[in-house]
Amino acid sequence: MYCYVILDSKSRFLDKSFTYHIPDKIKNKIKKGMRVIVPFGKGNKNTIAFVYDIVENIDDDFETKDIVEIIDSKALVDDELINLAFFMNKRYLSPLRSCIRQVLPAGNIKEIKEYFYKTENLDKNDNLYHIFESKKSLDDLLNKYDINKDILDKYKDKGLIDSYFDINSNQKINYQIFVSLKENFDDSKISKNAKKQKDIINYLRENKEVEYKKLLSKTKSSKNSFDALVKKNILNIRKIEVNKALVKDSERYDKFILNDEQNLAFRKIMENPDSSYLLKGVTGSGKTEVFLQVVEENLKKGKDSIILVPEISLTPQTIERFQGRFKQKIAIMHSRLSQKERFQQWRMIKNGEVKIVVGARSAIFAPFKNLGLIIIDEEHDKSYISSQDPKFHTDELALFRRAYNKATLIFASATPSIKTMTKTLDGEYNLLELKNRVNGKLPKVHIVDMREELKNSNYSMISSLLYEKINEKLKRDEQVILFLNKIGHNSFTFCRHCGYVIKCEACDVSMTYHKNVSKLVCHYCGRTKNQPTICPSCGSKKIKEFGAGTEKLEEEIKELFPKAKVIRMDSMTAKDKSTYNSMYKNMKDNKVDILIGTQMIAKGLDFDNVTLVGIISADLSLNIDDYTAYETSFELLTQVSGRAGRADKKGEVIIQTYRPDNFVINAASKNDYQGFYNYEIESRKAFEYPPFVDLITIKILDKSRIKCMDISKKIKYYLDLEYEKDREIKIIGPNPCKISRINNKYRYNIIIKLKDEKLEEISDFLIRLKNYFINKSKDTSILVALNPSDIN
DNA sequence: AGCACGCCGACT
DNA sequence: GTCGGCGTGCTC
Repeated sequence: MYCYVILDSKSRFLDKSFTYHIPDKIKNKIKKGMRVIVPFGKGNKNTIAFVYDIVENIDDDFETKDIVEIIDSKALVDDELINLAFFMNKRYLSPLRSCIRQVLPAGNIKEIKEYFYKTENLDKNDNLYHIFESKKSLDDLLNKYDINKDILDKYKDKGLIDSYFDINSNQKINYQIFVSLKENFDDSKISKNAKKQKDIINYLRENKEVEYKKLLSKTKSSKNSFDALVKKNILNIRKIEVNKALVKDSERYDKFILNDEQNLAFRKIMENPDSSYLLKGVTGSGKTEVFLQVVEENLKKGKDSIILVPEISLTPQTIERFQGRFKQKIAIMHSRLSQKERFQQWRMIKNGEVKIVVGARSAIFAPFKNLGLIIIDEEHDKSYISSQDPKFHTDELALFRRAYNKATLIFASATPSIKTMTKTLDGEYNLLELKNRVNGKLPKVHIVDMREELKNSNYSMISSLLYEKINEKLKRDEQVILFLNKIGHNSFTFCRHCGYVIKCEACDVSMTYHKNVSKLVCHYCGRTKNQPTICPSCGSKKIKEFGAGTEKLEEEIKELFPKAKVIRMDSMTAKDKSTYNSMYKNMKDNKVDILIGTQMIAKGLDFDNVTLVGIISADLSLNIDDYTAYETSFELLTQVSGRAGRADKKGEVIIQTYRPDNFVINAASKNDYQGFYNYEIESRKAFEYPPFVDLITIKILDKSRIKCMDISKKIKYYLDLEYEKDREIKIIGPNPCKISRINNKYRYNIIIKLKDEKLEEISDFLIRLKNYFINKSKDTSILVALNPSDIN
């Protein structure tokens, strides 16, 4: 017998399957999903590996080594999730290890320990009773108590003891490593040839303390030279912990009686739970109550539920409702939990201690054994497409798990994505509609032509109508939300004399002025610069900011409405969860009159007292050069508008635009989803974009532009060789990415358009091609994605 | 990533 | 010669 394993190693060169022989004595103990120790490399170093498959025979011609031993006595993950990992590997062309990692419990796989404890079957007179009275880790049992694995297995088989997984409570979280020189170091031992080591020392002399990765890249040196210096006792190393998070209790949330529409949707789902649904409901139509009742039914059947929300920012209020309703423990899964916390949530789910998980896209991997329901709320949201490896689409994984478990799958949105709507019209999902708001009123929408404002000499960001309306609402003590899709003070700084634009030194983008830190900031790499007073190119003093962001808007508003309490919510001000939560609470408690925000506030925030929403510039997202620009804009405008008038007060929306005739803006203002869909689907068809074709993007990144271009051309050459004659496959590029350089790495892309039945054929070829180039050129990154949310 | 191999310049 | 640095290639 042989098994296929993935090594626990970070190197991308080892990101592939290895085959080991299973010695007879562990043959009947080893299972898929367990960790094992294997001899690896020339020194046969003992390495942790994950078994993803077991086979009787292999026909490969390489020699196989024997597995040393099994680490776990039961599988960390079951077949469903292992299969899901391979599904991702194949479909999204993502590195195999990243796919396996995704379905494994979070955190360092080495830190996961198996703990043994007694069951009620263990007799008090058993001579091992005292040992298992309290839980013991496998390590301790083997080393301190001198109990061998055979005894453990025997006891376990008889049901006298059981085990579970945990990680060390003193487990270390993420570290950033800072390096400096020791005070009285002795550099006499450094040979004259060690140029790199001297570079490092000199760099540290100038910069005192430097972050490890930065140090290596700045001095262009390798880990080799660094390690040599550590050995010679020259460097000080300081580690700093990053990130933290928490979970809390919530108030009772009582059950509502469903209205007719809600009830119809609910009944249809319950009639046929083994299928998929699209619940299309206008904002404020009470989708959440339908979810809650479906989950309740699912709980009655003893089944588990996964509820997905687009952003971490939405989890607190969703959790509040589910916890408030069901009065039971609910697991949370999202990216801002620490490794330890994530592991604890994973363990609760795995051990069956919870039946409900609420979370962002990664919660789709919740290791439930009896999954009965998956809900994807705000289904259209881009965050359901992962932009890191594995670059999965949550809807596709949900379909996979739904089919495997014969579960119910519900997509929900006021503005379904083109993809989901098309599948619904094709009959793949059943359509359920909630056409009316619970309180019966949709907001009234006004479109303001900003060109007219300019003609009337109003140069501010606020039109006269918006100004009037804000005043009116403030007088009535109602709340206002202003939406602007751009953070910072200004979009860029440029010279009125020569046209010079301040750009980031490491990226091909202009820098944004942030007044609170009075610096220019690059939103791609985080570098900052002082705002110059004279133009670095021509020396003119006419260098100034241009365009406006949320920070500038906040200033204008404070000037226009000095008495109003204003807060600004964007990725700069609401960086961590606690500030976000306090802003949310202040808004809810009516301590804020005007909320200014970006994308962040478009998603499902419900404030009963908000009666006016102002969209400062509806055009911004329309101009993005991406085939999804119209779809995203329509969603955004509709969602933001939906923030107005959620309770019994009537809401109003003001959309400011320079393009009042634009189709998307008009459709959004009339809440005309169908009109929008019909228009957009035609254009996707005409220009051959998803859902009519699949796009595979290949991004090539390298510090040298020449090398980047060279490798890109070679990849294109091989692709052409294979597919040039195939009329179902189009290969575009290589072209420089729209942002042609980020963090000093040049970026090229190749885009492949293909009919989806060709995907399988091309993906095998692409994986081989990618591996070939990765092994050939170590400093080049090659990133492949299927239908990414951002093709640039 | 970790390790061996082999090339190269600098020093005995 | 010979030693250490450093680039390259391989790992079931």
